[in-house]
Amino acid sequence: MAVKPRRSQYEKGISELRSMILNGDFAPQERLSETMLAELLEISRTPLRQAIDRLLEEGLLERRPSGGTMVARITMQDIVDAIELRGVLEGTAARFAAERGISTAKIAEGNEILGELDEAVFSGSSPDFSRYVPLNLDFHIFLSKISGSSIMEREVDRAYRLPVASPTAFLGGQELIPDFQASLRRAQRQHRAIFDAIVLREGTRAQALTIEHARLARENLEYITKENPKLAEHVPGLALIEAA
Amino acid sequence: MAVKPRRSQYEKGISELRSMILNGDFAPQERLSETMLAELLEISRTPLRQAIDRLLEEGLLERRPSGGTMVARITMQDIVDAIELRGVLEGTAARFAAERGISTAKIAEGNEILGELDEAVFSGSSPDFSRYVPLNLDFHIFLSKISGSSIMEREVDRAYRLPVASPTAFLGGQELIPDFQASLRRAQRQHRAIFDAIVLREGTRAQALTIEHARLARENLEYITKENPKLAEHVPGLALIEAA
DNA sequence: ATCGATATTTTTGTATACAAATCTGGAATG
DNA sequence: CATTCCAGATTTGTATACAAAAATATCGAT
Repeated sequence: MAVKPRRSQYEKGISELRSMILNGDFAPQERLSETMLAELLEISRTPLRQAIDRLLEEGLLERRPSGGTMVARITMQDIVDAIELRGVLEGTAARFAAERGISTAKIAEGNEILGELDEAVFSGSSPDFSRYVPLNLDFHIFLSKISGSSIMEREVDRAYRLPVASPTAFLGGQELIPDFQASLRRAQRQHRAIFDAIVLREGTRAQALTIEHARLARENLEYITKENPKLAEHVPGLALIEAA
Repeated sequence: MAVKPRRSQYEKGISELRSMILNGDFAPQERLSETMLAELLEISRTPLRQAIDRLLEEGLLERRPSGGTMVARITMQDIVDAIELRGVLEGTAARFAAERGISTAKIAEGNEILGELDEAVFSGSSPDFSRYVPLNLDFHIFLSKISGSSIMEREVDRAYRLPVASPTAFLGGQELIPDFQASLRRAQRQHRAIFDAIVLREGTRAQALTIEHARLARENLEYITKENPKLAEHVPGLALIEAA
């Protein structure tokens, strides 16, 4: 914590404020004054305000009707919608990739990632989480990159930053692992099916599979809330949803 | 222009800078220094920087590799993609509305808008553009509102701000009118079909129709570039696309 | 003349001061 | 007792000053 920060005050503001919000450090309707936050984060108001603007964009903060900001009220429905939106955007990227076709080099690159994912998931007696998580993210980013559209690439990236919508949102704490092993195997089979559809230029199938793939996250969300609520604390941001 | 501005310097910065960019006031690779822009817009650097951040988000500005910003390089493909993205997002909103169902009050509201649109398009010997344009926007905003998802509402709204992706992008100058009369009639029939599908809870149909509806904008884009390039100056932002 | 190193200028990032807007508490009034 | 209005205190929006970083120009050596 006391490490000399190389990064800018603005970046520091974003990441620290974001994690404080996700951590539940602020009361639900609490008005967050700039002076208070600036003092708390030990930065001046100028970069702090930039950070606030950014987190407003991400949907983690909300403007209060009276002026000022507060932590956004996020409902369970919002999270479900954000996951679906992520799926729709990734699905569109996959469809674009299929319709427009991808180079043999990209096909090789995809197979490379999928091969490593196979090893992480299927080679041992149980999946190797520490290998899986970054590779999974690689695959998802790869999907947006092969869409051939810089617009889609940007928007998919944006969707990942919506609360609890990132592909890795439910893969955080080691404590989640045992419950999600089966889910991981299904996910990897879906990865292969998606890529297969893209290579075969089957756009609609690629899109549908990708949307369905995102719904695994929704299943995980429902499992946590209904079967094992105490896991919620290991999913950043899940703690601050409002009671429906 | 010399009207006493009630709005904030920040908003002034955004709208003036945006229109200057769309107007082509800056050379393609030109480095835009903050001091220069601040002087030009007669605001201080603080709100100017906010405006720059915002336009970076919108994709109208780009960070230069060496630091500083410049007008974004937008290709024809980017515009096509932005239109398609807008369609996908609106389509998802329409699907949500259909799947989740809408209230009878909302059905009445939708029929109200559609009725007025009918009058604007079909009642006279030729469509009444000045009535059509705001009503058309009303209908599109209405679509995102009945999705029942605040996330979708926000993201659709965002997509409208992408360069040349707004539903009114090609309805600007009166000069465009004669060429687009037929297109307007098709558009209005599509509006009815979309709403019909939503009321009947036919999600997939509503989505497909809405995506197809957005492609009218793409047809208009192609018509302008291929058949009548001098109309391009009446579509804000179209002038700054790069030669492919 | 070309290259490289250094000095100078510009530009951006951050802090802070100030003004305008907004909120809060309480006194005066119905 | 509730309500309105005002003074004081926050709070936000904007300008500006300053420092760090980057870009550009200058100059000397080869």
